[in-house]
Amino acid sequence: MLEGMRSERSRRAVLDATFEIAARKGYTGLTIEAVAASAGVGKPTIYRWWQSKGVLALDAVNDRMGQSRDFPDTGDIVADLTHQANLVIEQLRGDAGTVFRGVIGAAQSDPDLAAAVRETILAPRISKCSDRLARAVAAGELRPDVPLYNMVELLYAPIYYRMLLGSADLSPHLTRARIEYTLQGLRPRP
Amino acid sequence: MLEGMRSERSRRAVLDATFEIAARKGYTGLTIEAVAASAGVGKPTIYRWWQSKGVLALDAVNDRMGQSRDFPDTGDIVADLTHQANLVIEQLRGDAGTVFRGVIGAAQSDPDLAAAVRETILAPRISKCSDRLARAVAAGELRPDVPLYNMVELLYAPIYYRMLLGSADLSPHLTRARIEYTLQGLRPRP
Amino acid sequence: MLEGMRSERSRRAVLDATFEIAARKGYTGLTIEAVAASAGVGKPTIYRWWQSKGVLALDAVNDRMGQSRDFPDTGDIVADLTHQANLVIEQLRGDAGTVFRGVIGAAQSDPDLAAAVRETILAPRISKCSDRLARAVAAGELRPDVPLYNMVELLYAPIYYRMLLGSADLSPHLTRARIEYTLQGLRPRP
Amino acid sequence: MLEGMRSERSRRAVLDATFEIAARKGYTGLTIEAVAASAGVGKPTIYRWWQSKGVLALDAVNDRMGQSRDFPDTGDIVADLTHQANLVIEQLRGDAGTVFRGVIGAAQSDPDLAAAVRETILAPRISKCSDRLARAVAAGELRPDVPLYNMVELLYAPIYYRMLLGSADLSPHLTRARIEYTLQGLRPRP
DNA sequence: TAGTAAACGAGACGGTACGTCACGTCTTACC
DNA sequence: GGTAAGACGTGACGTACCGTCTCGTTTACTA
Repeated sequence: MLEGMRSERSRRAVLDATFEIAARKGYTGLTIEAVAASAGVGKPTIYRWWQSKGVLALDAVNDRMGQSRDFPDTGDIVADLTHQANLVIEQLRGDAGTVFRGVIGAAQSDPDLAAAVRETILAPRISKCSDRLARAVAAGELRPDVPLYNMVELLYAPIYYRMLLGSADLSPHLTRARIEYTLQGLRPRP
Repeated sequence: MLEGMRSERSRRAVLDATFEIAARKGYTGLTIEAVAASAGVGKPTIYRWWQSKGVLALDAVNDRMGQSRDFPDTGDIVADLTHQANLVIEQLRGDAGTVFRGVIGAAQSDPDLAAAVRETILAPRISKCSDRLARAVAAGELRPDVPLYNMVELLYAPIYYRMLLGSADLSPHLTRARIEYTLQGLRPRP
Repeated sequence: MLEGMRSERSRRAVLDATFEIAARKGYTGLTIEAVAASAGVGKPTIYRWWQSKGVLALDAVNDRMGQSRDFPDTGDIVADLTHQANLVIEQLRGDAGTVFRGVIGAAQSDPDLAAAVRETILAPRISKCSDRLARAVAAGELRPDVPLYNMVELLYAPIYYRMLLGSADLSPHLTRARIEYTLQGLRPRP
Repeated sequence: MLEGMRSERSRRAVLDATFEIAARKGYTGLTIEAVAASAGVGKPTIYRWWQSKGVLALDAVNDRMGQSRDFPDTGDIVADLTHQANLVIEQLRGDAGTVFRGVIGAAQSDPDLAAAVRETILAPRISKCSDRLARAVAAGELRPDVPLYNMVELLYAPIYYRMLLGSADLSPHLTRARIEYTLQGLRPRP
């Protein structure tokens, strides 16, 4: 997407319209036609740059959520993970989370979209988290025999479970306790 | 409303056709029209009994997955949970899991369907698991101060995370180790 | 339709409901389902006694319009025809005319219905008119060499033309003049 | 709205398919779906350009019947009217007449369609006929005190009556005699 | 007077067509 | 030369009625 000014203007309008419609009417109410109309853009222009409604919405989500941030490293692994987890929860509770849920939903029957979700959203964040956990392992705070990826999963899976299948809203309320339980199981054997 | 013989015949044909089409062509390829045609049933008959494609597919999934089973209780909580988790994983790897994934996907932008998923699929299974964990708490094997529902989440969230967001296929491979880590954090303080 | 009280009660309710619905919502808005619901009668009961929506509506029209009346014979053929024509026009301008128009419309692509219309509505009236014209012929007021049926047509066709194809409402306004012109052409050659 | 090449191709295919289906299966057997399928056109394309089945069929009729023709003027008013009436009868006896009957039938419960029938079919023909009659009045062949529109009605109403309500087929057999009777009543008083 | 067969109300059923929506492609006109 | 605009063929949507088919339930006649 290296095109000239015209293209860039369209790109912005399309992403903004996509996000706004998806947030307001839900992923189901998001249609290419509505985006085109709302963005003042022709449908073929959208199809030229985005393969499907799913990747379009994913692009809009990424556009809003921004890059994944580096983990803090205060030396306190529980505090650092809790802090970061709460940031994620906060983000998922907003409009971006709503749209993201829709994208994940669509990805359940669209492998290409699922791969794109993993690559553009999950992978960078998993990577950042792994880095921090690696330092904790090096510091002797966590067992060295559990693959980092599995640790990340244990920590984040409950958040996604709540978002995708939970009856109650996501809440940062018990994050710290949960992370403590989880890390308890990942500490080196005494 | 009495469901006479014809109704029951139709119901069976519709659920079977739904499951078969959803498994073969994916949730996206599942259409009411195709179900009606394949089941030899009129579309209005489907709409009469099922509110949406989502609840129809959910019904078909429930029809195939059957009732949730009681947990075994061998006295070994790790073994019992591992056994049951592997049964769940096995089920989710089959056609029922494929269709179920599609239903969960659709539920991301359909609150009614989400509620139905929780009520008909998750709640009974959570309840059975909670019962087993309660006995473990009573036996002093697990901390009494963590709500049972949270324990269940910690145990099952990674499975659903893998199914819905994971890059690799679900596999029962490391289930036991994972459950050991998790329970480690839930044991009573020494 | 020789059945007992039950049948007769249903017959009345069905004919009344049919007429009322057809008058209020137009022939297009008349459905067997609505008639059944409004008459408090099962659909099969209607299908048992009436072959189609068309003959049902025709029955309702006949029920309301009543039998054709004998022509007056004052000795003044112009006055008698004018009087009778105005009665017909009056009837066609009311609800019965509205429903009748719908029936005639349906009869355009339903030969059975067309035949029924001719037999139950037109034929008796044509017959009565022919009788009066026959007396006028016998009295030397009209040419004997024009078939009576053709005379009737010349007299009544303009009324039906107005009803079925006219832009203005039917009106008795110029009936007398029109009949005078018409009869002028049917008088014996001087 | 510009009708480009594709539009025109579709328009032709739709009108042809409409006429052909209506002629073969009757107005009742004419469905938008069948037209779309037979014309190789999408249903929305038909709904985009035609408001209803009725106006579509009317368009098809007009397409086949062509423009109304000017009346001949041989100086013999009876001959001219007879000639033209026979042309009309001939046209109404063909497929166009069959379809036209269906349209008129539908117009009985569709005021918009009725108006369209009058405007596109009847009005131009009435106008042409009126012109010829006006010349006959000017030539002293017909009474000047009868509105031309009423004269036209007297002349054509029997044809439409036969088509819409008659038991026998339309036939040009007695046209001349009928017109002579009718004009007899419209001649100037001696 | 009780028993029974019909006709009944109700309404689900397999269908057909409806008119609409959004899809993704393609063409035209403009800038 | 790329773009907005939007018509196109396609196909599924969810709805309205169709005419048929059980269902019990009256109800009026028969025994």
